[in-house]
Amino acid sequence: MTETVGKKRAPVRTRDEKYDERRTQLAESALTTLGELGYARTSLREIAQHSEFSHGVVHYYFNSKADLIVHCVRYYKTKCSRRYDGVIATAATGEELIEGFVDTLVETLRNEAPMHRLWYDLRGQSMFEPEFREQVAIIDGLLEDMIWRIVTRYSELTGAVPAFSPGTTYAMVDGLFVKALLEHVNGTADALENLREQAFAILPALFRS
Amino acid sequence: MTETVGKKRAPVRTRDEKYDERRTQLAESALTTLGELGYARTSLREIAQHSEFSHGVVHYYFNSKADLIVHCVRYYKTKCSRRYDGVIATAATGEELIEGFVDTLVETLRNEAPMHRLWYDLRGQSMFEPEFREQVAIIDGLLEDMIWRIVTRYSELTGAVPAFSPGTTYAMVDGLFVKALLEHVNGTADALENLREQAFAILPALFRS
DNA sequence: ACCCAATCTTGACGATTGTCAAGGGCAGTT
DNA sequence: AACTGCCCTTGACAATCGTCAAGATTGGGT
Repeated sequence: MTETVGKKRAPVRTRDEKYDERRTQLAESALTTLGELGYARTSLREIAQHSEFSHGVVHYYFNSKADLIVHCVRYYKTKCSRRYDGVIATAATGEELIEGFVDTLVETLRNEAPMHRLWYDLRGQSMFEPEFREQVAIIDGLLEDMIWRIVTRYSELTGAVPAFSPGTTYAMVDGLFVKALLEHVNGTADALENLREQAFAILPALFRS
Repeated sequence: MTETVGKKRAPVRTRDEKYDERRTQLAESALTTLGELGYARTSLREIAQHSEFSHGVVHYYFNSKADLIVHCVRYYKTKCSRRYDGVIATAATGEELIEGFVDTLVETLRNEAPMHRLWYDLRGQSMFEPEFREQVAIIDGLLEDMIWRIVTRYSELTGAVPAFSPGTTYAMVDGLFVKALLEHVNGTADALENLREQAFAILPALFRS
């Protein structure tokens, strides 16, 4: 099916590619709706209504509602966790690395709070619904790896030695982020500054001098 | 059962007391059901079925489903956070305090995981449903205070000075607990030992020598 | 023993949901 | 031009839910 190449030279999008494009197109649309209402309170009809398709299409591209949210969150978090790679590659000093990391962290909290609360919603539901657990573990691993790349890069730049395991380090930073997210969603004005301050306060403590 | 002592004297339970008793009786029953299925997937009928009453009673004692879960979680978490008071009062040394704290933390994870995931469920939903936020903030304050009582007590016993603010400290410990809860619910065998190790590793870092 | 208010049961309503199947329209191929 | 497979729409089904109201039941005060 893929070798239509003979006639049309290069069909810009093959069948599967078009299928995947629609999938992520739907996922991106669903992401905003899910991020606004949460998993339980968002219906597939609501998702379709905020897209340019009808509600049957969702089932054509995703096996179930559970499939949809998992795909959405994993899609976003993969993209999100890569956002720090630039900082890691560019930073020439430890301070610069930390600055860039905290900046990105604060900015994603400011601009994409709905996506993050959706992730924590999914992770929370995975504690009740076994169906979610495998994918949640994968996403969690994504984030843990991202944090650890920051930590090891900082170690390379400054010679400081990580004081805790990757899992412990991630858990602490994540706890901080959750707290900031709760405050920010709550309308607390200085949630962003707080996160910045707290991050700067914590990060040095993650290493042995 | 009440054996109305004498004539009036002291009616062992007044109207309101009896009302409150039934309320917490229902709350305790609902707590196990909610802890098993989560907020979204638990119906009031399911809750009533696991109690000795019919589903109408739930609405007689609670204004809404939201009222019910909030009352349940707050009831449990208040009780749970007081569980550390004994350790704080008894501990004669810093090591003893930490030992007792971590022991209690690990035990509650082992024995009451459903209650804890219900709390995180409620906290997560509060990011989508403003109705929950006020009560969630109160419960969060309860826990932050509890952690801070441990920290200040440790400071008194050892002379070590807390390195972070109450909020930051609570956020880090909570992050650790969430991670352990996820692992434990997931069936990871060494989730409990991990929490113990990680807690012992972290706690000293919360103070300046 | 009687009465009244508190307590509890039962049944129903309106609304919503995930899921699926049947069918229409369109593109590319023969 | 006819056909075929893909994409999408529409409509429906079966189940479930929170909420409420009307009525039965109970128990304590008189």
